[in-house]
Amino acid sequence: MIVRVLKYAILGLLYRQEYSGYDITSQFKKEIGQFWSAKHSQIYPELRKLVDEGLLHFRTQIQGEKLEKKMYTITEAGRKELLEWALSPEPLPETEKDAFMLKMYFIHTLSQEEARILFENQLQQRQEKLVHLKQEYEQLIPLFGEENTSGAMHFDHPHLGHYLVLTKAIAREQSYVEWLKRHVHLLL
Amino acid sequence: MIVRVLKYAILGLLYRQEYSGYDITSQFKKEIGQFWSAKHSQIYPELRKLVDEGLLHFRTQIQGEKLEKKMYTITEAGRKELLEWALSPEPLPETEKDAFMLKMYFIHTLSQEEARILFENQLQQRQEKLVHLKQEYEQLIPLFGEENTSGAMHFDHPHLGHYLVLTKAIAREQSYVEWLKRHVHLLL
DNA sequence: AATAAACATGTTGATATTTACATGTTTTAT
DNA sequence: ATAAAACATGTAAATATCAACATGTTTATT
Repeated sequence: MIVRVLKYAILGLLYRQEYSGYDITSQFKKEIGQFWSAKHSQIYPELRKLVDEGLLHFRTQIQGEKLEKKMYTITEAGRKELLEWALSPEPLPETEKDAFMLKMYFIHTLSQEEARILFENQLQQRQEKLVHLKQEYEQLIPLFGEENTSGAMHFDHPHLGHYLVLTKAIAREQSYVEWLKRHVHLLL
Repeated sequence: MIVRVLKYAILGLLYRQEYSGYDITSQFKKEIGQFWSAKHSQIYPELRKLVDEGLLHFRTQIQGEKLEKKMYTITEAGRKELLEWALSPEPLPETEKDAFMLKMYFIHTLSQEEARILFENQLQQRQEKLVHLKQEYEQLIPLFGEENTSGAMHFDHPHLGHYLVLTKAIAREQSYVEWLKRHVHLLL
């Protein structure tokens, strides 16, 4: 059950529009970067591989005077493989790596004060991230459509994917913050 | 900021007791496996490396008639490096990879029914996992000490690390299940 | 006009991780 | 007694990922 996820991440991004390698790199710095990302040094070789496999093709476009950029498009074969992957039930990962929780497992190596400082630092970082995510959400409400109006979120909404990853990222950080707050008393 | 997390995971496991490579592999299949793990093919070379670096040493023990196993112990240098890592504030990862959420970002590639099936499958798997984690927790209450008794959880409790990772794993799955339940109506 | 930031595409080397290959012993259940 | 499961340790090959190297263009700011 070997799954080249980056392959499908790229195919998925190209499902609706043409992108350059640079554009794909940029996309991974936006909302989907909460759940998948890759550096450009991994993306460019993968794009070449996908072209070789007949899942993508590209046209070279001139930006300005002479800057050549390659605009990639998904092929029919690419759409077919993307759909096959998207449809397949996603098994739960056995491990969701989290180095902070690894430190918590080894909390007995620290003094109570050292542990408290580490813990409160994580709480602050997670709270700040949560604030940013909520601000992003607030800014996107006009795009998503407010509740109880004709613009409310629904299956065919063009930004459903965006809405789902943003609400999920908020839920993840909210849960993290609540867990941290519920257990900080153990270190006081 | 290169951090060999497996190195510290192994040092941390050996902080309180001697383990063989096989034992370490087994530990990663238990509670800490929710947040960090590695295969034996990665562990054995890492153990050799840590011995070479003077952070571990081992003695060969005979199991039964002739089965040789290597029991590893952390050295003073190992403890020093472990503590240094454990103390250092843990930055948030930019990306917490989740292939299911990547599929959700590309939900527009599926029909509503296909999306619903995928979504409900994930909900079921997450619910089952949550039940298992809660059962584990219930079984461990005697070990943790029930609330409002002299055995309640506190900083010096010998199983605080275990308690923290288990409650965190439960919080993570609970949050996942709640998010799934809150959004399944979009696919009905 | 100069400069910084953003745009744009690659490669190389080092690590990290997984799957498969490879072998043998000990314990438990039938 | 036998077979299966668990114990035990390694290596090899492939893939995934990241940091650093390498180069050049275009756009926005000052």
